[in-house]
Amino acid sequence: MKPTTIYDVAREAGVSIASVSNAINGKGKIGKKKREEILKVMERLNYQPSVIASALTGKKTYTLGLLIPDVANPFFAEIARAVEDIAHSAGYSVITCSTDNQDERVLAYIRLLEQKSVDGILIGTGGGADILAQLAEKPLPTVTIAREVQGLPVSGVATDDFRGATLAAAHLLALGHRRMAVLAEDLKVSSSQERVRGFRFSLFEAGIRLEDRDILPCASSIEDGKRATLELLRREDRPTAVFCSNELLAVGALQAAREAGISVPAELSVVGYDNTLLSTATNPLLTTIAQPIEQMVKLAFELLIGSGQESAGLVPQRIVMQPELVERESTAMPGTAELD
Amino acid sequence: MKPTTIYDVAREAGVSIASVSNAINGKGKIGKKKREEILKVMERLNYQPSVIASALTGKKTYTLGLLIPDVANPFFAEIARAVEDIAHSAGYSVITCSTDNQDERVLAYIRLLEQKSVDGILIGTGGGADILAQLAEKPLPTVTIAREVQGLPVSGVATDDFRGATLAAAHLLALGHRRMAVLAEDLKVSSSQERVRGFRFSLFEAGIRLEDRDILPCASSIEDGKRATLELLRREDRPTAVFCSNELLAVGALQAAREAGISVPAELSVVGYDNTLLSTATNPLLTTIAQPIEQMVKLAFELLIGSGQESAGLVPQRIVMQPELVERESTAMPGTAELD
DNA sequence: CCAAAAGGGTAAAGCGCTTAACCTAATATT
DNA sequence: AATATTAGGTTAAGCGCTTTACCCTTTTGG
Repeated sequence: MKPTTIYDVAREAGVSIASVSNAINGKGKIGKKKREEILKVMERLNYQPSVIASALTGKKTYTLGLLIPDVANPFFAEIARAVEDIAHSAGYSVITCSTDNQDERVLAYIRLLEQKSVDGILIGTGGGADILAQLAEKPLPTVTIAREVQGLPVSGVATDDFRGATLAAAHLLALGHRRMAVLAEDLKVSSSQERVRGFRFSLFEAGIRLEDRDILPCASSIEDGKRATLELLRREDRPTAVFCSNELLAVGALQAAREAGISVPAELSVVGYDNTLLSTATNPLLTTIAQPIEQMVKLAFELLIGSGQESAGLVPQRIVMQPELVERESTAMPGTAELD
Repeated sequence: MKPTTIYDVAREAGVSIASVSNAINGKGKIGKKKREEILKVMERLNYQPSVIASALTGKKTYTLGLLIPDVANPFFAEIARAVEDIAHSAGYSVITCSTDNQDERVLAYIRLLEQKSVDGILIGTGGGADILAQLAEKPLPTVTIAREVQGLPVSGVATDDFRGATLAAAHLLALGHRRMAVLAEDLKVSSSQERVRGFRFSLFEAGIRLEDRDILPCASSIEDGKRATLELLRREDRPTAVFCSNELLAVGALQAAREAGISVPAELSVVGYDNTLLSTATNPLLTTIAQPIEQMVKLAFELLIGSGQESAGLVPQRIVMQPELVERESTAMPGTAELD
């Protein structure tokens, strides 16, 4: 009841296993005619080559690791989907690893991926900077996606988070906002830092000073965004706008406003980040900063798979893409009367 | 620059590779003392056993396949996360496969998983019933999750979808609704069928007949839910409530109502299904039917992993869990004046 | 017409690990 | 004291595949 092996095929076709192997891979010495025959036998026997065995022989496993904070977070779910699609179309499969940005988890997963001899790792997770840095030593191709890792000199693709924040700030500034705050997810993650920096910078250029108390560190959840916003709204000089470093937080902000009886965007503008399906589920629809996920993933994949080949040891490449402002309904001039 | 192998460890420790292997796996003949020594050497050499090689020897690959329609769909993203967590805690990793409910994709992925010799497959996808049915023949442990597959006599865990729909119907009925419609995602999927059946049944028992035209087949997307709802709202005798077989559709319904200037829940009640984070992002918050994802996944995993052992060939087990109604804000008595 | 190069195919050596069979020395049994 | 166990280790045979080195026909060119 064992699955068919290359031996079965060879026997049935009356050739050596070497020929079968050659026929499968289309290389080595093999006549066109014989090849057809073998292929036919394979078909008949419903033969499936074992990736395991072929990997052991020093070839690739055609498996990739994807490290992200959490697949249940819509942004990363979208990334996971994009990665899966492009990987699959190239014959790879991907092992998704949700790290929750926790060092131990990152470490455990990296070990695992090593043991499984994946052909490469896509890093979209935060946390474990020092741990991740070790990856540089390993012979494991690595590419970062949507973030950078301090001290990890590998290729990667990201969007310009500083610029994204700048876009958000400009939009809010143009609407006339002066008192603003930012909800910042996990500040250990570079992308989050950049977002804060960019926002602060833009405000600074406009002559507005963003105080430390206006930057609220949050966990990455709706609940936490709500909590932080509620706190913000309780202030005497409450801000007229909040910039959230991701959409979960933005949804939380919306909820908080609603609970506090403060209307968005009339009394409070909120802009999110990532443009996931969440931004399209809220009411009002979220104004947000979009990242070109598909393209990022595509490029990252190419860097990763390509990096095994000629470019091994080449200078790491960092591609940075441009974010875009998607204007929807959650932003307006401060103090605007509600339209409907 | 090759990674350390079992030979390196054996040489360094002055023992045979068999002993190293025994030391690692804690079985076979090996003295306590020698074992410690070997472990120490492994540590020092930073040795990581190759899962590939050990799998080839007939052991397990410690990899699972997860077939779902789409990881980017919040419900399945949550399932994927739960699966990942429990699998990881048991030493397994999982290859997520988004099939979009398309037969070719299902087929391709199954082939792939076979070639990779996964230890088991978790099926949460729709589509490819006939293709999936073949799985029964294979020596590949399979368990369905959150759905059944016609003609696939394998174990599985699901929630009682019929009952879930019944809960929704009872709620709506109790509120006084008479004219209702349902937005049904892909009717090829058993869970969707059951949901429709259950809803229809409850209405029937209450003396209300659900016409075919009141059951709108939809693709699984916000857009499509919106489209269908818009159509519904254009009718003369438009329904006062919609039951959506998933949350994406429910969000679409909400959007449609808003666009049509119909207020929810005052003029239209909508109930969703799945209780994902979407239901908590909308405004009004979605009344919905919740499935116990964590538990389902846990049980499914146990069935899958356990099924390799003693129970091989045993009668397939089907566990069914109970759904719950989560009452939020999107439902109310028909014709109710808005409260705020 | 013969040597040389091609073309087509095969045997066999691994890849890194597990395990059954086997061996040896120490301990238990009568 | 002689034999039977047992504990602790080792050897070697694979697992299913790739690939190198080698061999045997055909062509081909001079």
